Amino acid sequence: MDEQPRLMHSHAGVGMTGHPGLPQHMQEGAGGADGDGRKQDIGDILQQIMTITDQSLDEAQARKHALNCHRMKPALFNVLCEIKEKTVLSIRGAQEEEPPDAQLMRLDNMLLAEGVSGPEKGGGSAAAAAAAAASGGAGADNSAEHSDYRAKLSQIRQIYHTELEKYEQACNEFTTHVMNLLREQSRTRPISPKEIERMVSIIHRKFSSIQMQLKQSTCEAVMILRSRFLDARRKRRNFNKQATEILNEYFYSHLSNPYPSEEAKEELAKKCSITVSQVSNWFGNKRIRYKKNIGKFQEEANMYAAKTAVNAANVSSHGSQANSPSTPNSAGGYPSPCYQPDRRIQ
DNA sequence: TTAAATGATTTTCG
DNA sequence: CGAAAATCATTTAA
Repeated sequence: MDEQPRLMHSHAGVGMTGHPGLPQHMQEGAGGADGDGRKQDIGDILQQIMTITDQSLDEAQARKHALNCHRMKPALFNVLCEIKEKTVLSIRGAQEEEPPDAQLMRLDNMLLAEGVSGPEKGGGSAAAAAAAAASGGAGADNSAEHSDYRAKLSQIRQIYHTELEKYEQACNEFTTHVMNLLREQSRTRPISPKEIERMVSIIHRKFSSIQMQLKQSTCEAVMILRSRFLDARRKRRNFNKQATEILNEYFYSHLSNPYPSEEAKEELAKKCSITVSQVSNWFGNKRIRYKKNIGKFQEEANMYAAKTAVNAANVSSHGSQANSPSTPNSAGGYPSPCYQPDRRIQ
């Protein structure tokens, strides 16, 4: 047991001054005391240890092999393994449990919803689909923005995927490397498969925490993109003249009950090249604003009433009677269908 | 530059 | 949930 300090010493000596210093050291330390033979032994052993560093890898390998072939090896190794098994079992309890990690799930869900991690291309997010629908007919105006948005999004997606793949690959490489190493070592060192498994899971955890950072920053990027582009919905554009005409026509011709059914909304949306929810918005705004100041809308009401009347006349009589339809607009003295302000809108 | 108009969003209510 | 009401943010007309 008393070799220990000397071993340390010699190691330190080796580290600093190299082999040449060793013999003197030995002699000095083992100077003038009891069993000379024993000291000699120790000296030999140390000598051997020191020379190992000079040996080639082949020699080391051979030595290892020799060790492996030692007749006591299997028995000792089994004992070691047994002991190890017992101690490892006691350690085991603390670890293991793997929480699904709410944060990671949140990030995953968001990436999926944003169409970053989901299936390639296709419709992308629901928002994008809705936007596409909105700009489907006459949407040359905002489709530029959307293509820009989508380009940026796919850029993010591409970066995300390549990075993810890189991580995946690195993780696999590292894992196999470690596993090979452990397997190799398990011949000279008791390593249970469970231990390897644990090591692998540790590695995976590490890598997935790195992946989480990637996901986090991707989410942030998408959020920024959203706030810059999608939130520009708020940067609205007025509906075109034709669309407002159609909407107003419907509104004033159903003034007693200006609540278009779902089907009616869909039809209006199609006619106006806007979405159903935009139709709903429009009617919501119109109803409240009409109710709030009926006087202000009187003229408009008259105008549209006249218009629909004329249209009806046109359709029914097929233009055979009078040629007046060409002047519907001034709307001054047309038989205004006296709007009872408080019909249905409370 | 300002006020009105207007589409969208948020909050409240049945 | 859908509509009313309040509010926001932008566009347009003055």
